[in-house]
Amino acid sequence: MNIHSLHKIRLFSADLKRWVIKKLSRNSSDKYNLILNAAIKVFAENGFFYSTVSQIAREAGVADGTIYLYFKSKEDILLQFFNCRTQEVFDRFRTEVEKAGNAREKLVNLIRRHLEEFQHDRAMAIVFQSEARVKSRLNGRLDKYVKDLSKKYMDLVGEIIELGQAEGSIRKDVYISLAKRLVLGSVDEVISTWVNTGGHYDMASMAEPLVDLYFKGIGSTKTAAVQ
Amino acid sequence: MNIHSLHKIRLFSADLKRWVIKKLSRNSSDKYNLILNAAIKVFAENGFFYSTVSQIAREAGVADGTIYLYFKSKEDILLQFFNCRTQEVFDRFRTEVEKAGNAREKLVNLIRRHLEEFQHDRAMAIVFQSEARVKSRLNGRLDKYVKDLSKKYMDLVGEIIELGQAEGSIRKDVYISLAKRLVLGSVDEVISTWVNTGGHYDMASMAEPLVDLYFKGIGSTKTAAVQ
Amino acid sequence: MNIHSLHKIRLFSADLKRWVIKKLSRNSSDKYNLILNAAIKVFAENGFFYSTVSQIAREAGVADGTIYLYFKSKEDILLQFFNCRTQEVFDRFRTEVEKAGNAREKLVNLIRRHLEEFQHDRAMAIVFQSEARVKSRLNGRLDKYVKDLSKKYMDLVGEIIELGQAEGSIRKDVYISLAKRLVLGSVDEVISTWVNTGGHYDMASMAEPLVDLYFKGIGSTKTAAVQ
Amino acid sequence: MNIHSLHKIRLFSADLKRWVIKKLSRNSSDKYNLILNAAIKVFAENGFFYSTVSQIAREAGVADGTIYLYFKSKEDILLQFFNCRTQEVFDRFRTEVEKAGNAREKLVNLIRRHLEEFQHDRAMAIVFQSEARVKSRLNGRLDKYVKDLSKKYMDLVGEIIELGQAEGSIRKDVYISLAKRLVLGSVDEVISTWVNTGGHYDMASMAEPLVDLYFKGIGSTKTAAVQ
DNA sequence: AATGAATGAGGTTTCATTCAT
DNA sequence: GATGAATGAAACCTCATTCAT
Repeated sequence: MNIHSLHKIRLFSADLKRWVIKKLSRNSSDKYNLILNAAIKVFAENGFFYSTVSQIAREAGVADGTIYLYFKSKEDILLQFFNCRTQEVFDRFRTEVEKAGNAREKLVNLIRRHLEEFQHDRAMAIVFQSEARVKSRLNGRLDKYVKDLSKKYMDLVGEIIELGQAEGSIRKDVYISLAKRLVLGSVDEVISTWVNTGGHYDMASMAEPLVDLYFKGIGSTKTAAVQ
Repeated sequence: MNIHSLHKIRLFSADLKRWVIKKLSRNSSDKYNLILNAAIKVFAENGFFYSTVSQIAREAGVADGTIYLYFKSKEDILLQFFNCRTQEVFDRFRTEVEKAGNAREKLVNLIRRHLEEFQHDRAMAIVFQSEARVKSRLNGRLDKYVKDLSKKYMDLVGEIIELGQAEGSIRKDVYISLAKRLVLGSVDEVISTWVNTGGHYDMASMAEPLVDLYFKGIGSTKTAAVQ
Repeated sequence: MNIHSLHKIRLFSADLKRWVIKKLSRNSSDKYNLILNAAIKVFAENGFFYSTVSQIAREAGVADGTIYLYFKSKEDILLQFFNCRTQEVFDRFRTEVEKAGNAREKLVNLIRRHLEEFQHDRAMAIVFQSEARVKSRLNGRLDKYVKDLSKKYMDLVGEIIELGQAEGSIRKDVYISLAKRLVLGSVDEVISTWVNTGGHYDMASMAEPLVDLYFKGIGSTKTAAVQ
Repeated sequence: MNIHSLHKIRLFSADLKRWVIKKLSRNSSDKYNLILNAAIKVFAENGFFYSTVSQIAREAGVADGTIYLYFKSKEDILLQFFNCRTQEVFDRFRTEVEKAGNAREKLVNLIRRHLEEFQHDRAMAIVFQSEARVKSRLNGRLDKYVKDLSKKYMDLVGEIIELGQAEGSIRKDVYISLAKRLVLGSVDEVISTWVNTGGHYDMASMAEPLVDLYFKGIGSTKTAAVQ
C-alpha cells in the first residue's frame, strides 16, 4: 500500500457519493444543459483559460470524454454559451420592451430586465462580463455572437430612442449612436461593479434611477435651460 | 599611514567612483521598455493567453531567456503593464483635470485626454479593454492594479461632480455613485466600440458631445421640466 | 412503492455493484510499477539528475504524460522508490532476523539477506547507494525516508547487539552506537564496491566472513588477550 | 520608477558593500582557490545539481564569467575539488601514518587524521560524502579521482594490515580485502552520521575506540577464544 | 451513449556558457 | 584579466482530445 493507493481510496468515496447522487437525480437526457451549466460555473470561478475540461466534467458529474459527445471542444462550450444562452436572455428583453407603452417605460423595462437576468444568474453575469471582450483566437467565432448580440441590443435601444423622439419625450438633436453607447456602457458598468463587489445588493432597482439620469442628465435645470 | 597607503586609497576612490557611475548609468530601462512594448503589441494581437513568450521575444528582437532578466514571468509582463503604464497615463489625466476652471470643463478635459491617450496607443487600448476584466489567477495581483485605477478614476469623477454641485452646475439630487458609473461606463463603451471597429476614426472629438449628453440628458426640455 | 419503483431499485443496486467492482479491480498497480521499474533502471544508468522524464517514458513504453497520471513529478518517482520499495525490502530483513535463535545468527541472517536483496536487483542497489546521500532540495522529503530507514536498520542491529550482550556472546563494554556504525558502514561499503566493480560476483556469501570479523576482530588472539 | 527599478536600487547597496569588501580584502591572485572554496560552500548547502554558477560567483564575490577563466565548466569545479583538494588531504594521511611505529598506531593515526580533516572543514565533508557516489555523466572523470583516492586509501589500510600480520598484532587468517572495507566503511559511516546530525560533536576522539573495535571485535573473549 | 486512461504537442522557464566591452 | 547581459537549448509538466472498452 503506497501513497498512490491511499490517494485513490480517498477519491473512491467521493466518487461513490457523486455516482449515487447522479444516478438518483438525473433523467439522463439533459446532458447538454447539465454540462453547459457546469461549465459556466467553472468558468465563472476560474476564468475560461484557467478552467480545465476535467473540472467541468467533475462539476457536471460526467466523464471527461462525455463532454465531447455534446461539444466539439472546450472553446465550443463558451461559444454555445454566447450563442444560445444569451440569445434566450435577449429574447426576453424584447418581450419586456414590447410590454411598455412609451419610450421611457420601454427603456426602464429593458434595463430592469437586463439587470434582473444577470442578477438572477451571477455565474452567467461573470462569464459574460469577463470573457466577452477577451481578445483571443476564439475571436473569429466568438465575436460573431458577441457583436451580434451587442448590435441587437444597440438596435433595440436605438429604436426606443427614435420612438422617444417621435413621441417628443427625447430631444431630436441627440446624437443617437452616442446615446446608445451611453446606455449600454452604463448598464455594463453597473453590472461589472455588482459582480466585482460580490453581487450582494439589488441591482434591478437601479433601472429607474438610471433612466432618470439618462433623461434629465446631471446638469441643473437652470444650466440645462440656459444652454 | 605611508605614501604607499595613500596611493592605494586614491586608486580605491577612483575605482569606487567609476563603479557607481557605471551602475547608475546603465539604462536597463531601454530593454525593459523594448520588451514591454513588444509584449503589449503581441497581447493586443493574440490576447494574453494565446501569446507565447517566444512570440514576444521575436517581436522584441531578443532571445527568449532575455525576457526573464527583466520580468519574473509572462504574467509579470502584464502586471507591469497595468502597474506602470496605466499609472503614467492616469497621472496625465489628473494634470488635465487641474487645468480646467469649472466642473464641466474638467469633465471634458478628463474624457478628451482619456480618449486621446487610448487613441494614441491602440495596442495599449486593446490590451486594457480586453485583459483588465479577465477572471484569472492573475486576478489576485492584477485586480490590485485594475481596481485601484478604476477607483482613482471614479474618485476623480466624483470630485468633479461634487464641485459641479457646489458651483450649481450639477443637480444636488444626483445619485453620485450612479453618475460616476454613467461616465466611466460610457467612456469605456466608446473606447471598446472604437477598438472593435478598427480604430480608424477620431475618438477624442467625442468628449464634448458626451459631456453635453451627461449634462443635458436625452430628455426633451419639456419632458425634463414636467418631471 | 410500486413494481416500477422496485424494478428501478433492483437495477440501481446491480449498477452499484458493477461500479464498485470495476473501481476496485482496476489494477492500476501494473502501470505504476511498470513506470517505477523503468525509472529505477534509467536512474541507475544516468543518475537521477541526468535522467529525463522522456527517457523514463521511453523505457516504460508509455507517453511522457502518462507518467504524471501515476506520479506527481519526477522527484516523486524517486520518493516513491525510497518510500515503498525499500520499505518492502526492510520488512523482509526483519523476518529473516526473527528466524534466527542467537545474536550471531541473527546478524548473519540480516546481512546475508541485505546483500542478497541488493544483489538480486542491481538497479535498485545502484540507485539506493547513489541517490540516498545526495544533498538536494529533495532532501526535505527524501531524508524522511532515508533517515527513517537508516534508523530502523540501526535499531535492528542495536537490538541484536544487546541480545548478544545478554546472551554473553558479545562484550558488555562495547560502545553500541559505534558497533552499529561499524556494521552498517561495512555492509554499505561491501555493496558499494560490488556495484562499482560491475556486480559480477556473489556478495551474499560474504555475510558469514563479515560477521566473523565483527566478532573476532582483526587482532591476533594473543594481542587481544594482552590488551 | 517601476518595481523593476526599485529592485535594482535595493540590489545596488548590497552590491556596493560586496564590492568594497572585495576590493579591500583581496590580493587578487588566489582567485582559483577563492572560487573553489565558494563552490564547496555552495555545493555543501544545496548539492551540486541545485547549485548554480551564479550562486558560486556571488559567494566568491566575482562575476559569473570570471569563473570560466579558472574552470572549464561547473562540473570541472567539482572535478578539481576531488582532484586537488582531496589529494592534499590524502597526502597528509600518509605523513601521519609514517609517524607511527606499529600497525595499530598507524591505523589510529590514519583514522584520527581522517576524522580531524573532515571535522575541520565541514563543507568539504558534506560535498565529499554527498557527491562522491553520485551516478552521473561526471562519472567518467569523477570516478577516476574518487576511485583512485579510494584505492589509495584501501592500499594504505592494506599495507598497515600486512604490517600488523608481520608484527604479529593482526591475525594471519584475516580476509584482507574484507578488513579494508570494514575500516573504510565504518569511518565513512562515522563521518556521514556526524554530517547528518549537524557536526557538533568531536569526531576525532572516536579514532581510538574504533580501532579498538577493529582489533578486539565485538565478541566476548570467551566466545572469541572458543571459536 | 458513456467512460476515463492514455496520448503527445507545445508552453514556460532555467541556467550553463559566451563574448563584446 | 574581469565583467555580466545575453543567449538558446533543453527540461518538466499540463491538459485538450481521442478511442478502446
